[in-house]
Amino acid sequence: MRRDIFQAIADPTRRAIIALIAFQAMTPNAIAENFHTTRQAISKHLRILTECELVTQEYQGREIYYSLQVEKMKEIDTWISQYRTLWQKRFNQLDKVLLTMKNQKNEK
Amino acid sequence: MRRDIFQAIADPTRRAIIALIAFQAMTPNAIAENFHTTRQAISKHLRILTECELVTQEYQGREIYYSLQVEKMKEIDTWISQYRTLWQKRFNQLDKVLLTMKNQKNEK
DNA sequence: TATATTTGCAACCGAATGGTTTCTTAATTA
DNA sequence: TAATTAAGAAACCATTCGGTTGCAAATATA
Repeated sequence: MRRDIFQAIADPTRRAIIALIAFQAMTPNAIAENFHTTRQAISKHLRILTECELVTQEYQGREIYYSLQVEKMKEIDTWISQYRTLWQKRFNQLDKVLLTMKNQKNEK
Repeated sequence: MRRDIFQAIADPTRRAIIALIAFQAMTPNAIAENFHTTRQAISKHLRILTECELVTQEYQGREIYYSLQVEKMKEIDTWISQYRTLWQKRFNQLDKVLLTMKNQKNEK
């Protein structure tokens, strides 16, 4: 069962979990309280997130605290950054067009 | 059939298609040549990408040129940027730790 | 006009997905 | 010690997914 980070963030519930534990570690029960699903379903999501190393576990007695591995999110950022230059370039081209139009106006 | 941009980029083949048409528009046939699947499979992927407005079609005779809608990619960038500040903050904290260690060393 | 090419669509198939219920294990707590 | 609580694992189920084959429509070409 290969886990991909892009597949992990594809599910809206998992993205919500990520947002939830981004600032403080939480137990599966505490996380599940925020959703209209069973704790077991959340547990499954957490397993997927753990498998692709997006979250880490910290055992504390019988409780397990899950926290976001922010560093792992960089992988998505790296991927999207390929295209960032593209839309910035497009923006610059638009900018140039506007500038040209402005100059043409001034020349009249 | 609701289409989500995060679900769209979850599939590796679709990410490859995105990379392929990022710089020049291409027809389904031309795109399919780069993969070990049938043209119909690629067509399905293109449909999904079109439905979530990640790609646009341009009809030219009987051919259809698909091109990436780079602007749409910003949505992912916006999402990831929430967490960018988090890992930058973490980096700064590490920076601070290193600085403190350096200072302690100097004080000895 | 007849044939070839490009494409999308529908039907089908096996595998994966997200969810549930039930059960077990381990740690608390009364 | 007995009961409770937190959590994961397994079995199951309906739905979706990614792929295939086969077909129809539209355009281009002989």
